[in-house]
Amino acid sequence: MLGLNNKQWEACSYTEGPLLILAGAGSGKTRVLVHRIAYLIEEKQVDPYNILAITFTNKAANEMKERVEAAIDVEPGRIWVSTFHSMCVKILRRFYVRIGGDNNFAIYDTDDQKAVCKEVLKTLNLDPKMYKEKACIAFISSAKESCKTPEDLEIEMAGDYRASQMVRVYREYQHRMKINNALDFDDLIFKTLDLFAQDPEVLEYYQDRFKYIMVDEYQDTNESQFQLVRLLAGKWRNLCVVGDDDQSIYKFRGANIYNILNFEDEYKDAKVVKLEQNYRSTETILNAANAVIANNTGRKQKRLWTENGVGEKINYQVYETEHEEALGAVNNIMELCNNGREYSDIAILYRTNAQSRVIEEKLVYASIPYKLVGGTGFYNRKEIRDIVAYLKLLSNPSDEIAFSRIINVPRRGIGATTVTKIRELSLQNGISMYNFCKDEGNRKLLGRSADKIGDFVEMMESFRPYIETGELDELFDSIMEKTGYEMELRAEGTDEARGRLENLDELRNKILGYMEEEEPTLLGLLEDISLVADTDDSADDTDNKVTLMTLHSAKGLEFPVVFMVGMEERLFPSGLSMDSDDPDAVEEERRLCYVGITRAMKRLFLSSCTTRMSYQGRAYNAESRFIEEIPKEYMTRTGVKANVIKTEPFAKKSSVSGFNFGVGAGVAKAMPKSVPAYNTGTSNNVSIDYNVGDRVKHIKFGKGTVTDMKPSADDFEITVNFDNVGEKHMFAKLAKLKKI
DNA sequence: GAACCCATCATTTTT
DNA sequence: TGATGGGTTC
Repeated sequence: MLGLNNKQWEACSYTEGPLLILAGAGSGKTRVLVHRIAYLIEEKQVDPYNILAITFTNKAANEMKERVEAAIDVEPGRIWVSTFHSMCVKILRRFYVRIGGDNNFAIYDTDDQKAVCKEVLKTLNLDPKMYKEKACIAFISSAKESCKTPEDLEIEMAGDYRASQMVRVYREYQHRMKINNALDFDDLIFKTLDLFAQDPEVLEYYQDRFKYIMVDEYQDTNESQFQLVRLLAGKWRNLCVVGDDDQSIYKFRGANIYNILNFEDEYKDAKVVKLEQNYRSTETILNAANAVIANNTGRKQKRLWTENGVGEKINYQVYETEHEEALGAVNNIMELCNNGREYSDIAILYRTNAQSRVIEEKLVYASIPYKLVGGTGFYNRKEIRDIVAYLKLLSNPSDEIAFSRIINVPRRGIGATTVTKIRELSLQNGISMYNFCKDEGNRKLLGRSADKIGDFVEMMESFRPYIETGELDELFDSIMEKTGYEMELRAEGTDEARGRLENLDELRNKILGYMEEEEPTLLGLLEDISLVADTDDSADDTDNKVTLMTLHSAKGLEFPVVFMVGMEERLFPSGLSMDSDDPDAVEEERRLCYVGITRAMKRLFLSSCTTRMSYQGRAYNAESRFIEEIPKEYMTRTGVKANVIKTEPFAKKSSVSGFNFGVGAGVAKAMPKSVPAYNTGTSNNVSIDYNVGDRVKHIKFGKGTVTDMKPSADDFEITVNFDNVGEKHMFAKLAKLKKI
């Protein structure tokens, strides 16, 4: 156990009873967890079988597994190190049947959920304009995260018409999921809770087993996960949770920061250990991060410190446009790399994915290699989803979503009419669509399509032998061939089709990778596909490339050099958070900023621009408040931020040509309600020192006389009669008129 | 069944 | 601005 500091050691060796480890950024949290497990096994003679470690990501789980196995001699797999979700899958695969479930359930991702919602909305005859799938999914998800059944909500939402409709959707959705024999991500947790509630024997079995439980990233747990942990630790109470309330950035996903803030209330005898020594960043970077996060209320007091030395100052630069900002970053990168930095040392972090485009553009132009983290995942591609749907249907004939997806892909002349007919008839008979089709007598009811359906069933059944033998690669090849999927893409011959074929080849590789496991099954493969989001782990760590990602994705990572771009109000913090009634919304953005800053080891570059193009139009945003919150002594600043805040909407195609400084309503809408109230301290508010009758000067129109001024929204609409160009109307904030 | 047009929509997303 | 999906048309 060498190389641990006092606090880390304390956290490792306090094994009995509840323990909260407040692990600041870069404080060696994983190291502590790994050592703790090793300590339990080697010093306390705990059977690895009695240890459970829960993480949020597969990446974290794998890393922990590897590091534990490297540290001590332990039978691989004897310790449960897994994500919440895969843990629940494991439990449900074994015991779901005890509460009337089918252990063979499929796991639905967001896209599948969407498809289910679509059908539900149709069934319930709800206006798709009023009820969007996305909103329904969000409603259902947040219900499950907070452990609410449709029945619970029915009472709660009784007075609210719209909410009641949503509850109907939720109920019907669950009904459909049951028919499809599918569980979504939230169900995995919720149904496990259900299982524990309904079958205390099963709960007791796991309670007995897990004498020592550790939960990583505890600040990200939601209500249902909290309950799950509470139940599992119910018997031995040797529960160690690790987290950092300052890095709680997933509220929108249901994470409840109070789980960590109130841990000591829930467990009165809890010991708290704070890890405040940071091994990652320079003192300058750390001080800046501390200063920013200090503006939040209701946090656990802690202050990170380091022995790493002062380091260089943070570089903050104001650019004119997002293009210049991207170019600026690229130039900085080139200079850094000319001076010995590797591309892979560098990350560019941004608030929204949309910001990546311009940066990519400039990187490409400068021939700087980069990798984009996030974005549309591998398993979201059409061709992958198609083939996976075949696999899913083979594994679970009840999966109507999979059935509907591939019944006519590639085209085999089975149209919408036939599918609808199958759906109706199967529903009447209370069997799944696929099983309905399997019966020759049933098929006769389908008229002309009967034979085609027959061929389809025959083909599907011909795949079965590969499943039984576990030859999943053969299964894949056979599907690609017999369905004609491969042929169709080859015949197409376009670049796009070639790309799709490459992706499918990649899928085949993933299948081969999965087959390395001791007992590969189709069910296991599908589990891997749905639970292990594509981490794009193919060849990255070794690649010498600049990393581009959102601030959210950056959590848990570190880079010698970090760029944080777009440090502007309404972008970061986001406009939505600024306009939110919830005062914590901006605090969450600040935590996100804290996360961003603390990713940097040696150098931190911040930047903003005076104006940037957004989907609303050209935005002129104030400098982010987070910049203000960094004490001047830690930062060098280049460039001056203009003192204008506004958004110019795109001109309407049909609008009359000529000048219009934003078309009334558009501007008013774009003018956030919070802007006037917000004070950056750098006088973003327009100062009007002229009045009707005064002579003023405009940067473009020259000199003129003010003829009218009337308040509008949070601004003034000024009418000026210019000497050269005549009368113009404009907004004071934009026009920047100077009294002469 | 495919090509095209228009309307619509637009933070963050570990599973 | 741009991607996406539904609806229309041939």
